[in-house]
Amino acid sequence: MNHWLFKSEPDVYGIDRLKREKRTEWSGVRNYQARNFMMSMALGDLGFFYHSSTKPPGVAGICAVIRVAYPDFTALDPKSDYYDPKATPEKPIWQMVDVGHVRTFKQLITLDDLRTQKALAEMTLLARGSRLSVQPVTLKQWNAILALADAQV
DNA sequence: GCCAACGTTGGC
DNA sequence: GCCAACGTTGGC
Repeated sequence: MNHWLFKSEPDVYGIDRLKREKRTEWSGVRNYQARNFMMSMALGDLGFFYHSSTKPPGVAGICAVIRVAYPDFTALDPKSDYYDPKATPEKPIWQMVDVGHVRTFKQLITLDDLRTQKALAEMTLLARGSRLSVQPVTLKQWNAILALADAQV
């Protein structure tokens, strides 16, 4: 099983809403690298749900892949914010997965918290200028962050 | 609101 | 195929 990190702005779609709705379509990814990571996801893969562009940013919980990659139809909808005129039903270009809510951490594990962890020094999220909205997480990184979550009171 | 870093676009 | 210009991301 592989592990991932999904970024979302909580003002747009936060983990509370995922918990309420149980599942969601991870549509709107318009970056090839992020798309390719989604295409390599398997059913049951787990991911951290990261809150970005908020104060403070950080990991809010865990979600699971409950449907593997399929065409992101928002790219075909001219009314959608994520419309891509280059996408066609034959060549949809963009893909999405569905994710389900697994767990919300008692407290947010903030970006500052993550930066203090030696085990996370190589994490993509912490790399300078990194803006990938969907990214892989190594098992070592996964376990280090889980340990932080489980140490919360 | 600023701006550094990055990915994409498009002229050549 | 290069690369400058542009738009976006996301922390601060």
